[in-house]
Amino acid sequence: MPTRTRERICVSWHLNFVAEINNGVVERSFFSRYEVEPVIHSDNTEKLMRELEKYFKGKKVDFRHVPVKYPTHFCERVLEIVREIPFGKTATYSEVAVKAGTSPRAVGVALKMNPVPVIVPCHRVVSKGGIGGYSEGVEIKKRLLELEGAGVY
DNA sequence: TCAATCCGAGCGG
DNA sequence: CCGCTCGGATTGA
Repeated sequence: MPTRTRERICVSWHLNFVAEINNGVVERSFFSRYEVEPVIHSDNTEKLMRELEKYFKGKKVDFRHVPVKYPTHFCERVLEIVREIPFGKTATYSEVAVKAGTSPRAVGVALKMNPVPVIVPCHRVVSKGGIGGYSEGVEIKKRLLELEGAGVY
């Protein structure tokens, strides 16, 4: 494998899900109306793409083994907790806050900075009185929860 | 220092 | 039951 690899994955769903991988670390993911051609150089990336295809078909998939980039140390603390929320389950911002030893508001800040939605399942964090926000748009959040069979009030 | 955040509790209608 | 306010932790400018 070259010392520096830039890879890319694209999985079609309601929108296309695109993930960018640098040196084996998923650094960014997002939803896009446009389809892009995957660029795959490693077995791990190939495997991740197959897992994402499974996921978007509604199958239970665990992404905890996937190396991802965290923006700050605080975000890492929060997002590591979020990664432990199982497929199909949800947690509230305040529950995550207690585990991270911080406030619900700060959890929202950390989640907004999550560079890798879906792989770090920040859509599973909902507000106490409703669904809460989502950087990719609340509609996407609803669809993801629906896909996982999570009951959203 | 300060505004901006994917919140939540408390209070007054 | 609604809307408003405020405490609160964190980030980036």
